[in-house]
Amino acid sequence: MKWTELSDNWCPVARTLSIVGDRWTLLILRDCFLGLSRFEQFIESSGMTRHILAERLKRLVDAGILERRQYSDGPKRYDYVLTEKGQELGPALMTLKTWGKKHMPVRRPTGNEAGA
Amino acid sequence: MKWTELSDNWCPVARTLSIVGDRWTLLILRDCFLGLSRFEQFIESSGMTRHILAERLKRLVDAGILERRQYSDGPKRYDYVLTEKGQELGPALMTLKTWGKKHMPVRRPTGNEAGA
DNA sequence: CCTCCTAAGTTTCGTTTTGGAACTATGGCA
DNA sequence: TGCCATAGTTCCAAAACGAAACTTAGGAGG
Repeated sequence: MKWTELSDNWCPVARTLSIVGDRWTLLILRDCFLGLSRFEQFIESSGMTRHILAERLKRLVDAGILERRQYSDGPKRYDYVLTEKGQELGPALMTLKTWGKKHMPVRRPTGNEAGA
Repeated sequence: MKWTELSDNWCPVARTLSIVGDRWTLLILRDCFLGLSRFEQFIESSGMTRHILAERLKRLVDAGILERRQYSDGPKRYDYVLTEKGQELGPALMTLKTWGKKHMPVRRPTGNEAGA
């Protein structure tokens, strides 16, 4: 069975994961909750490649989780902000954060403390 | 940056995702919370391939989230149960379920209602 | 005018992961 | 002696990923 077929699964967890359950999407959303909104910011903060970021952003916009917003009219530039629907994923990120703090101690720091 | 390097990220969300943030792992855990524990059960319930399931189970055991337990001594057979650490991912699954019920309606059923 | 700069992507190409299906191992049971 | 169940492993083609270069659209400075 292919991953994408999960979007119509009987289980709501599976349906949710069909959108946010890949390797980078939740990290983009974390960045949004930290106040980031621009392409280059996501790149720097998360460490993912432009290639993948572009594809994920498209998917999140299609899913109604992010909104693509023009923020400059000189050279047309766009950024991404959470919709209401996206905001409601906040609790999920909080549970992952709580679990991580308790069960995944840092072994060697990545020197990105100021990454937000 | 490679996915696996996230295990030492400064952000606890990223560290958590370095274990459970791939395409099938959280679905295995959902099944565990539903009471499933055997290889063939996971296969049937989730629809993933044996190949991937075997690899994910190994990773979850290494991470201390599942425990591999011998349940038969005739032909030696093993199943998998949540550890304390694994149990504590329950709240995360609940938030994903809640979000999915609200924001991801089923369009065409997969006929797996009895899957649990 | 010419060149360099920023910022959001897109393209290309080699590597890794995934999906599907067949195969293996171990012992029970008829 | 076959046949069955169950937990994996192996093989290979297809898809996704990662790194890095390239594109597009205007701004700023000389």
